[in-house]
Amino acid sequence: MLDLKLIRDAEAEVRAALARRGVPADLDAVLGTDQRRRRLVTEVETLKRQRNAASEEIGKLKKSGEDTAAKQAAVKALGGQIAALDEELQRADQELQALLLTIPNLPHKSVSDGKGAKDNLIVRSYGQTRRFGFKPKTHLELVERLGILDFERAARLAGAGFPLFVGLGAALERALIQFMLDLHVKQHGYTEVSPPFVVNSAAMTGTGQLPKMAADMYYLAGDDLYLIPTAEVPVTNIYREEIIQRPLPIYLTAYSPCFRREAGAAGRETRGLIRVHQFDKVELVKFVEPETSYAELESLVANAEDVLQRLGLTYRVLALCAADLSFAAAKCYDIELWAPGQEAWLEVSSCSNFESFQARRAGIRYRTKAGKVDYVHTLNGSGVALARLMVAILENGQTADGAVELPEALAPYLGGVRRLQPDQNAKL
RNA sequence: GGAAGGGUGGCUGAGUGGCCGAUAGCGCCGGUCUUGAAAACCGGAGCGCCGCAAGGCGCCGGGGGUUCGAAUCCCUCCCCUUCCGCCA
Repeated sequence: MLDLKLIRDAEAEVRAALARRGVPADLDAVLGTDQRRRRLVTEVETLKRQRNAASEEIGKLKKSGEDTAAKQAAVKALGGQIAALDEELQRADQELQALLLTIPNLPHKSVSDGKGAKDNLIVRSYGQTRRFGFKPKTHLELVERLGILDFERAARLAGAGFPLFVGLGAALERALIQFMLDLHVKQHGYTEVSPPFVVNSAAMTGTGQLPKMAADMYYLAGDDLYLIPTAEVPVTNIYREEIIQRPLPIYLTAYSPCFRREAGAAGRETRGLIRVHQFDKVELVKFVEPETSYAELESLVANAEDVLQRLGLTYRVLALCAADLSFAAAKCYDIELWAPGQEAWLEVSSCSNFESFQARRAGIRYRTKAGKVDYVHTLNGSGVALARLMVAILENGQTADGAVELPEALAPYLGGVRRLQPDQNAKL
């Protein structure tokens, strides 16, 4: 949510910044409703002031035993007016709030212009795109021969898009999670949390998934709860409606499964692990002081990159252009892994600075050194997402005979297993 | 799911219809003292909104009601604790 005062005081700048996103935002409605609301506030508060003064007087008169019936009747009439105005004010408040919730964040000045994903800038690359002496297989072909993933039986359970890992496939999934959590906790200074995987609508609104993304989320109607699309939601909302007392910055990391309906995405990349309804992810979340948030974004990206470097994978980092930024982000870097079987770059991390956008929605504040209360800046990034990470590991590590050499860094987490062999995995 | 008790400022905890935004203690900030710190003493300090300002309005889990007036009374929802039931 944008600062309403900023919209009022710097309307032209706000309009210009929003225009860079290339989507319309109804500032006129915001400003009009705001004006109406403020007029009502002034009006109703004048009346309330009168009522308070009169009530106090009645109290005093009663104490000295005087008759106050006439005065009471007059104040009661005032009360009626106040109630009517209050109702109108409440409506204006709700309207204004609803409007503000639909306005996206402003792109940071360092974010480039552009019309879409094609205009994102490659800011750096790591590793070489490996050349094979044979035609590299896709992860679909590999998992089939390795027997580490059972799509057919998985569909029986929940339909397409819900993977069922088997044997070393499941172990590899678990090893990756633990490897990443350990790295972030022991090397990067994050505190591990394990949050609820369902949240209420207030939490979803706080981080910006609601109201816009409602159709993309799994909703539990019986309990009015949502399955989380990312651990960002529960972890960021840990401090919802708080003035944080601990010193900033606060770094949290969490593993969680992520649930996404991917409404409207059917038919696109629906085979295999590239786009699924449920995947595992280790998430990084930061709560920081505003002055430091852009430096914190750089180190957040570095933390995510460290995962990939230690796994010996080839990746590139993109700085998203203004038009490709997600709703809540002011700046965002995507990290993409090279998948030789797909011959494609796969997004495995999205690291964003939301500035005070989420904090304002969620009411997450801190006390400045001067003792003032202000909104924190929140950041988060995947560190990293697993289904696609596994695709890259499989496709990059494959050998001519259909085996897969696993990254050395995972060996301690896999009981020393260094290689997946065709037709040797546990069977269902 | 059932029963009982409870949700007050960063924390603990008073307050049961009229200067209560709220007593007190701890913690916090500033000062005195000290080489420095601690202790002691003095002082300060909640959050939001409207307003150029003076000032005002609102907030005691959320919402609604009664009343001239509600932290205090009533209704409702949510949450926490304990006991019972069920159960990984």
